[in-house]
Amino acid sequence: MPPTPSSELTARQREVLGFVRDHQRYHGHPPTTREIQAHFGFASQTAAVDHLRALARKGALHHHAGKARGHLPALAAALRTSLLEIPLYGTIPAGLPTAAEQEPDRYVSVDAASLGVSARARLFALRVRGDSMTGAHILDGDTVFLTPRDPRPGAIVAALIDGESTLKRFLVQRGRPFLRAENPRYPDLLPATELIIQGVMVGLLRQQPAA
Amino acid sequence: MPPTPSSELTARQREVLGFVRDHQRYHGHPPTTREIQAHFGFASQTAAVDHLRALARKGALHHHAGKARGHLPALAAALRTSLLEIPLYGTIPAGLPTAAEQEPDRYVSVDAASLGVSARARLFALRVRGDSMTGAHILDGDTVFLTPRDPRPGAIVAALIDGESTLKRFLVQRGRPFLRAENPRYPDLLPATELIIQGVMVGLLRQQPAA
DNA sequence: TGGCATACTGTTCAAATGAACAGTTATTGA
DNA sequence: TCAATAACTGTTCATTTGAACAGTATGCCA
Repeated sequence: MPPTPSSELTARQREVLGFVRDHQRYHGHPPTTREIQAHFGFASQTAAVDHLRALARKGALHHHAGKARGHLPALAAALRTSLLEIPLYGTIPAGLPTAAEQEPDRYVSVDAASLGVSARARLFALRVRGDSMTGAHILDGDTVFLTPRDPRPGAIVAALIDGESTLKRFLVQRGRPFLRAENPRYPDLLPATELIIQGVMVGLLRQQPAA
Repeated sequence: MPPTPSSELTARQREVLGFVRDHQRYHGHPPTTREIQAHFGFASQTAAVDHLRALARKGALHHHAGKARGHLPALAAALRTSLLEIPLYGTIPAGLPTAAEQEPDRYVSVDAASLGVSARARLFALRVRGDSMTGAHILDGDTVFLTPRDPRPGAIVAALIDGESTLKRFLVQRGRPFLRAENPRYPDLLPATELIIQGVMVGLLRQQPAA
């Protein structure tokens, strides 16, 4: 069941579908039949209606009869439940996960399916600094996604130490939790007082530097 | 300039804004004034209109006068130019970047800013198999994002070899291009006939396996 | 105390929009 | 060669929807 059965569509229908998608993307809502008509220079609005009908019949669009702008791209419909806007906190996310007061630097948009999390997952993102986790293939500059929950041993977590958050592997030895960097040049961190786990890593996004 | 000046909004206005956003997210288009009215149980449609007017005045919404569903969340308006829907091709993307005929497995949604690419960038995604690029911190199961363009030496590229695409580092020695795995267990690849570069890697997305 | 913003009710009107009906022309497959 | 489909033109109508007008009540500020 492909999301867009474009192979079954005619060339003209693909054009119309493309316009509907682009309009949806750019304007935030689908076009009206008359906007489609104007874009393609149809003398009749019915030409647009015919195309929409064909596209809906072939499953490329979802149609809400009688409603204004009722033709939605099937792709957008599939996405609509799953797009996450993940707040990216900067370099000083003190007391982050509970205190929602902290203003995020900006938001990262990723769909839930691609991250393998629920559409209702509450994630936050941190920018990685330093090379302490290169052994786990997490690099300086990477954006890591985390969810606030209790970690299992072996999970990579963001933890609050001395008012600053660091990304480390969470381990337990003889009942005592500690943090380990994935880089032999860094020592293990034994919690002096208490260990505040902000979140468990669920994924990462990297910008590949230009060669 | 925060994307949503929610601090200036009243509690009720935040509620209405939240409904507009949720509706936009879930349905793919903004609600009508009457849908807002119904949701909040207003006896009058004007109550919704008043709220929209206030929200538009405070910059939380963009308003397109006279048009159906003309009230768009300002945040969505900011996002609308930047969300990329990147087709993810499976394990056999033969002849991919030019032939748009190939059906993508599905789409990955990421905003352009987080990937550091233009909003008009045409990207595609591939799933990484194998451990040949672990030296570049690219793991089995990672999703890599690529753009079709000529590579500079040192770039990581998807190249077509024997009808199958592989991810390797593109290098040039004495005027001759070749591909190198980032794993000492793999040999360099010298192109027997010709080297078809499908795309240059611009980023990656990883699902962190549960510990 | 007056003025202003918020948060509404109730009603009416006009524009935006979807949808139907009746055709035409060309292409394709049985 | 008939039937079906695609891709349109031209017209009309009904519904959806935005928008305006005239109010009411409350709280806040100066």
